[in-house]
Amino acid sequence: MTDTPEPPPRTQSRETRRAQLIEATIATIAARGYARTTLTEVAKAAGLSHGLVLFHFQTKERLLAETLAFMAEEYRQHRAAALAGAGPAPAARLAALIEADFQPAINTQSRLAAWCAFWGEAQSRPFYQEACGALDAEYTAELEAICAALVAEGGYPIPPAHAARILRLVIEGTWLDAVTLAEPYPVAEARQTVETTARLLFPRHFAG
Amino acid sequence: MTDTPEPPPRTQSRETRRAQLIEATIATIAARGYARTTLTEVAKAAGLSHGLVLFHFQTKERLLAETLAFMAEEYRQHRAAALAGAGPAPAARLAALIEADFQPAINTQSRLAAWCAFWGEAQSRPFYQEACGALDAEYTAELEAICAALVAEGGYPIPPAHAARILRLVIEGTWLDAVTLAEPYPVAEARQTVETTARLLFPRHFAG
DNA sequence: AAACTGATTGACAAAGCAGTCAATGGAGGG
DNA sequence: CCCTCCATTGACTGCTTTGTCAATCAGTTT
Repeated sequence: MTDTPEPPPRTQSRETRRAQLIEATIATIAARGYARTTLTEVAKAAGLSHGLVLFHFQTKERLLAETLAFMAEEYRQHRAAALAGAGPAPAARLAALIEADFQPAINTQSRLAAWCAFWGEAQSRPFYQEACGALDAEYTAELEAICAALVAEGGYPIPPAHAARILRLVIEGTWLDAVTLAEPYPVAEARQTVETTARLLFPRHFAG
Repeated sequence: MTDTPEPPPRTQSRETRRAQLIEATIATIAARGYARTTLTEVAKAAGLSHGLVLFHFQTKERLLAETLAFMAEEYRQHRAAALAGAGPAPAARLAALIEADFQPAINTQSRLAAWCAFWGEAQSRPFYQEACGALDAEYTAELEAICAALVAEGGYPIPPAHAARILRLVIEGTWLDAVTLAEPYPVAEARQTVETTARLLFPRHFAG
């Protein structure tokens, strides 16, 4: 009884293929960089023809825009799920948000590399703002609200907006480090760095 | 006496032209992004022919590598000058290092955009490490040494390496913000954010 | 002024790219 | 069993890009 897992059907539904091609795009950007990402390379990564990529996405630009929008939405849902299970206490909410940033579903080498590649192209192309400017703003607002609650509870002498920005920059920075550093440090250490930052900002909530 | 400033000579020395072309490359990367930077575009930005770019740099890859190496070395010298005028006290040295990061010679829109573009391509091409991996490591070491001295002086309960990393990430992060944010905040606020971070890390040295 | 050296140009070749399209093939419905 | 629909392919086009090179031009030396 050779129960070879039967190969996937040759033709797939629209949504399945689009998802597959978006994953292939993320992998290609991570492996070759944004500048050398070509339709042929994406198609090869997915084991499909390059004509099919354009059949599903019309232009290369749209493929990249939809890839970015997918990652932004994925990140948003990941955060939302983490917050939903965290209860109302602001300290617990911040801890959940931090933990979410280092879970393997989000914190993959490919995904981090793709994020950094998109950041690198952000200034020169409006499509970064179109795809996830609103979601970035939503994230910042969430974080500021939590920080404002913590500052109010703990009487900390720091503007909540500054605290939120520092946290966000340290989180994003560890992502960038994971991609650019010659000798990157492990995820656990990145997480510790962010937790240390939280402890500095809100010492009475995050005791050592 | 029409003293029109005479136009620059049609032919220039090797070093002058190379410097001019590197500046044009930075401007082009900032304006169009890494992926859409072409030799023709760089040449147009410098008012020269694209053949000349290859005459001076042989290949496009070498042009980009030398541009990155130039920026890394420029940054290193800028830091060194700031430290040289700061005296031996670690708090003064850290303050000088932070101030240096926000001076107009370094903190230009073009240069920040070019840095971010190179970071975005860093993971997929070894030339980022070749061009400035060593200088990045040197910077980290400098910062850690200063943080270690401050921790020793102030008895702060934080690993110096963590403190240095947090500072570096916040600095780099404000650079990234200046490039990627839809509504960027002014340089002065970026600087305040970093100073707030220093105050959190070393409260007895950087009083509010 | 004539010759020389090295910077500069622009025409050119070769390769790779995005995007088009007619032909193919497989799955499901009648 | 045929027909229809739509996913899929691969050949093809036109354009852009990098890199080559012979000719030219501007300073400098003799």
